[in-house]
Amino acid sequence: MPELPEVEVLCRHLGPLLGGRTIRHVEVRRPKIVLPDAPEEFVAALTGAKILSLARRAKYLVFTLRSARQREEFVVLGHLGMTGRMFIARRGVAMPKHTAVVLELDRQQRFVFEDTRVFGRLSRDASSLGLLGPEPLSDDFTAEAFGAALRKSSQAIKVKLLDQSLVAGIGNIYASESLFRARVSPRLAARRLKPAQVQALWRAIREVLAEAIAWGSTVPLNFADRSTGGGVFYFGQADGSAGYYHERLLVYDRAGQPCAVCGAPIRRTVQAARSTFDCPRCQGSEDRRERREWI
DNA sequence: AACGCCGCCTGATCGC
DNA sequence: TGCGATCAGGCGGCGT
Repeated sequence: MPELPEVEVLCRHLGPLLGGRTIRHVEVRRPKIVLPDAPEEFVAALTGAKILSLARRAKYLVFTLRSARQREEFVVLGHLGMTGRMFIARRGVAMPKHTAVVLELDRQQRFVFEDTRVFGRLSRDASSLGLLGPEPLSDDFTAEAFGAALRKSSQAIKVKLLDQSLVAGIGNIYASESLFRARVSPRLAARRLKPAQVQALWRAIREVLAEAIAWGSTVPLNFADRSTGGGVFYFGQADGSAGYYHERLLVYDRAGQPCAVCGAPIRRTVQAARSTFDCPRCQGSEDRRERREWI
């Protein structure tokens, strides 16, 4: 599941390859991906357009384009959803089964967006950006504002971290990882975090995300060629080779395995219909209510 | 207004 | 062996 770090790494890879390129031809194989545009509208808008730049906001990729005829700038928002992949491939190379959108470029290359579960988007509708909270790695994300927002919420902190209006870009994986690093129980009500816990969590979020980006930037891209069938480039979701990506996560998807800090078995619970992973010993002690249940 | 819950999707896995 | 049920989960939309 691509979250902020994976999208950031993807953006850094794709940006230099897409900047300045002209879109010669557009193929929409999955109309849902380009909603609310009808496929023909999307095709008409992008054909002949030049890609000016690529940026990331939260888990979104922001393509800034300049149209062929009107010479006006517009943006296309990309989201990988659960299973989306984006890469540059040579023309003639076989396309993945679930290819959703293809942008034919110059130099015999194409940009491919494939998405099995079709939760992703490549759309001219950029309204989603308006609802987003601060970028966690920017100066806009302050511990003070973070704490103030948490005090207003009775939701469990793990669930609250998934709220993109609080802080943008954290998904299910990094929510659990950040809470583990901060030694805060995922079930603690947001408003019950002590100031020291807010501070620890704020720091942990930034560290965990920054380290994931740094790590992702070092991943060799050679195995990408296999996943793109000999394509020129690889995308961002480093899940392609099993285990490779999961190795550095300390609690996510590690139910039953020993905690890296204390050795107690990591547990999996369900919050808001999503898996949560935590160490009952490292993260349980601050949650009085939970402790009482335990004893 | 904050919060809970559903629907969207398909492939992998599970139980019978 | 085969087949249906269940699970995974980001996010928009809707109801309370």
